[in-house]
Amino acid sequence: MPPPDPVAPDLLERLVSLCKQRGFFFGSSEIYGGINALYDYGPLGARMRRNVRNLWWRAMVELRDDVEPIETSIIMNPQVWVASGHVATFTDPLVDCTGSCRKRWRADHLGDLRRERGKPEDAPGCPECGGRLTEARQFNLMFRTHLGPVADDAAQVYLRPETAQGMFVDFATVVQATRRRLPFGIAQQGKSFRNEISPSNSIFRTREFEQMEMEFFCKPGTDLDWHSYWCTERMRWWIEDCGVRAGRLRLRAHDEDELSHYSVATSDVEYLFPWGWGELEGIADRTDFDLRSHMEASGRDLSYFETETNERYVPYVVEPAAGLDRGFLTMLMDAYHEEEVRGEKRVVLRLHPDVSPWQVAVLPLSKKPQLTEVARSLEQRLRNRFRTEYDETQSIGRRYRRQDEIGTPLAITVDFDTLDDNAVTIRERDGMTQVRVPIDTLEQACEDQLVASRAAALDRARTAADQAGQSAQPQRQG
RNA sequence: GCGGGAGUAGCUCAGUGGUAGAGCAUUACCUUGCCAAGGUAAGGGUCGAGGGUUCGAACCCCUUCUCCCGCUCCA
Repeated sequence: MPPPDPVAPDLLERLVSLCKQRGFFFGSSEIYGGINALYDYGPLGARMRRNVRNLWWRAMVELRDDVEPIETSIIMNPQVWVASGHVATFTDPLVDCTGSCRKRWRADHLGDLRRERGKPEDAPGCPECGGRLTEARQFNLMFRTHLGPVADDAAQVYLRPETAQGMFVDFATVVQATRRRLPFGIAQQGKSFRNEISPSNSIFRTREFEQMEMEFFCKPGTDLDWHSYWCTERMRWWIEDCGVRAGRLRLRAHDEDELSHYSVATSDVEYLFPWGWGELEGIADRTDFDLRSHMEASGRDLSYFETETNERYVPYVVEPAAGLDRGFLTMLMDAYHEEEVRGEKRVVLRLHPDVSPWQVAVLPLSKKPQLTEVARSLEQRLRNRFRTEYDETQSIGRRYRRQDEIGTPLAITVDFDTLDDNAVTIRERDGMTQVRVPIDTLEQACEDQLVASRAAALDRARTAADQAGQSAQPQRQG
C-alpha cells in the first residue's frame, strides 16, 4: 500500500473558516448559540450541494436503464425498524472507566480492545488502565418522536436512520408499477437521522445527514459479481464525475470479522482526511437479509418469479450507499489550494466545473455605466446556459481572487475595448490564463472552456497525487 | 458522561484592573483601469450569560450556558 499523502493538519480549520465567511456552511441556529453538530448550508453551499446531488442522480438514475427512483417518507411504520433489526441492535452499549484514564468504551468491543493491548479478552476492568467500568448503558441511535396528538407508547415512531428500508419495503410495489425484471435497482436520496454519541469533524459525522442510496436487486449467486461491478462504478464516479483525486481515495474491503451481520461482502470508498481515512460510501452485499426479514415480519411475499427459468427466489441486494454531506466536504477539501502569486497568497478551490456553485462570473472591468450595462445583459443572456454570477464591486484583481476562492472556473471580463470590438476576455481559474472571444460566439466559447475544465479536472483527479501546499506556477497571457 | 480548547466587530485575532482595538471584510465617493490597488469617509461590539470583589472588571473570584477537538463511530 502506498504511503498516505501528506495532509496539512490545520486544513480543516482554514476551510471551515472560509466556508463560513463565504456562505458554504456554518453552524445551525447560531444566533441562539448554535446546536451541537448540526449545520446549515448557505447560499453557495446550497448551490454546490445540489450540484453534487444532481451528479449522483444523473449517474445513478438518469443515465441508466436499470434503476428506478423513489422517495419514501422519513417517518415509517415503526414495525419497519423492528423487522430491520434497528430497534434491537442499532445501539451502542457504552461503559465508562471510573479508574485513572476515564475513557469511554464500546462494551461490545472490550474483548478486541483488550486483545489489541496484549491482555486476555476476558480480563476485568478498563482495557487501558484496568480501572473499574460502569454498567453498560444502551443508546439506541434512532431519534424517537410521537405521531399524532397523544404522546404514548402506541404512537412511538422513529426518524429513519437510513433510507434503504424504503426501497426494501416498496420493492414489490415498484416491480409491479414498472414491470421491471431483475436485475435492477431502486434509488433514493434523502435525509437520515442518527443520534450519534460522538459526532465529529465538522459536517463529516452529524446527527442529520443526507444519503444517496441504491439497492440493486439481483439473482442469488450473481451478487458478488454485481458487488464488484458497483465498486468499480462508484469509484469511477467519485474520481471522474466529481473530480476527487484518486491518490486520496481508496477502496477498502472489510475483513470477515468486520462485516455486518447481514453482509457477506462490504467495501468502503474512503478519503484521506487530515484526521485519517474516512468513509464516503459503503458498498455492501446485503444478501436477501432485508427482504427476508420484511417477508417474515409483514407476512407479505416479497419473492420474485423468474419466468425464463420458472424459478421463484428472494433477490439478493447490493447496496452502494453514499453520504452527500461527506462528499460535499470531501470535494471542498480536495479542491482547496493555497499558492503564491506575485508574493501574495492565493486561495483557490479547484472544484470540478460541474460541482462549483458558479460556472461563469461576468465582471465589468470597472463600474462605469457603459461597461456595467453590457456586462449585466451578457450575464442575463448566459444564465440560460450556465450557472452565472454578476459582480461589479471593487477592483478586477480582487474579484478574480474572490471567484478563485469559491471555485468559479471561468470569469468573463467586459472592458473598454469591448465597446469597439464586441469581444470579451475569458479568464480561467487554475492557470489564470486569458483568451479574447467575440460576444457573438460567447456561449460556444464558454462551453469549450468548460469542456477543457472538465478534462483538466479529470486529469488532475487521475494523476495528481497531492498538490496541497505546493505552488502551481502562475501563467499569464494576453 | 470524561478529558482538552475556546467564547471580544461579518472573519482572524490582540487587549491580564483605568475612555473597547488591529488586519481583512462591508457600504459610499474620488482616483485607477486585467490579477487580493491608493485615498477619504461611514456602518458595525450589552467583550457568551448571571452574580461577587473593587472607586473602577473584557481582565480577578464563583456559578452557568454554548461551541469546537478527542474518547476507532461503519453515510
